[in-house]
Amino acid sequence: MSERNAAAPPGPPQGSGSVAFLLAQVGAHAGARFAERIAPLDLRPQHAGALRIVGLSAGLSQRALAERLGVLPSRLVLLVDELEARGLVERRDDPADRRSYAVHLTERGRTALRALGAAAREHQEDLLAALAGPEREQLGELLRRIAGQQGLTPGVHPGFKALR
Amino acid sequence: MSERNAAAPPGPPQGSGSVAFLLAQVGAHAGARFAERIAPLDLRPQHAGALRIVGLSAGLSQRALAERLGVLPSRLVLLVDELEARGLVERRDDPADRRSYAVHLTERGRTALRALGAAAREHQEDLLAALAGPEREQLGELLRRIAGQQGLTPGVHPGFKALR
DNA sequence: TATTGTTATACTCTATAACTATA
DNA sequence: TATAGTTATAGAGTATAACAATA
Repeated sequence: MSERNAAAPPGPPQGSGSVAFLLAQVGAHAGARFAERIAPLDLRPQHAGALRIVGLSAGLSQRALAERLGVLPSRLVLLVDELEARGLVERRDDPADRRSYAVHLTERGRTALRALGAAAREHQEDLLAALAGPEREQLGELLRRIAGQQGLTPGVHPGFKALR
Repeated sequence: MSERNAAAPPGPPQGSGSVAFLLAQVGAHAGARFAERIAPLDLRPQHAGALRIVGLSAGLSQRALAERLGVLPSRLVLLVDELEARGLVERRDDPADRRSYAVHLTERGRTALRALGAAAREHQEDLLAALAGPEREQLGELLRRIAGQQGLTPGVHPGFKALR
């Protein structure tokens, strides 16, 4: 089946055959498979992102966390609620400002973070099974160039806000 | 800032630095930017996908369309409703089976499809601005290999079902 | 009895904005 | 007056299942 519109002018392939479409397609697949992979841990990708930031920068306020993750403060409250309910993070009082909390990992949170790291490695191994080692590095290099030029923040998944 | 979990065993980078994460991140960005790009046409990516299939295979039933697009029949009804309200497709009676409709492009639908093709080309040009021509082909080749090995259907965006 | 298209319903996720307590 | 956190509400999108017409 041809992917090309009959009336299309010359140029790169369009529609389903275009590199841009492939990126969106494979990227969405990667995200969905990762979500499935960590579902047994009772976590979703947003939780994983929040846990990772808390692990890297212990004691951030919720507002700072929300900014780093690119989510609304009201959304972050729920995320932290869910992580706290699972015993993975704790809110500690900030003695310097009684309005704000400092979010820290618990011991179980550190364990969960290690499990997430293992899941991420397995996920990548499965996702890139078609590529040899040097090809994976090459792909990473091309993607990093795109991400940089497009102004994407390292480590921040943009979510799906504008798709609706 | 290190991306690596301190306790992680040797292997590929994880978390925000991994190729799998980059794929999900750049892919989501690509999808969001395409959605913005076609918003002035009063269309969303799902509409574009449906229009493309109808353009390639005129006269499909709604059920066949839903299967090709990987959406539920009840969802497809709304999509076709919206496309029909914009005058881009029409439901024609199927003389062979009075239960089903044959979905066809209108003249305005063909015009919209051409506009979508132009938008897709501009989108790709912007998205891949960091890469030279041969690098774009290389990226496409790597992505096609992944898509094929992962069993993705060409031209079908998997959506975001499993991310919730 | 099965199938096409449709509608009704409920559920999830997100966004907006209002509210409190502190600063 | 502004800010951190929270809560309430409403909106959009999706899925489930029930339904009417036809096969």
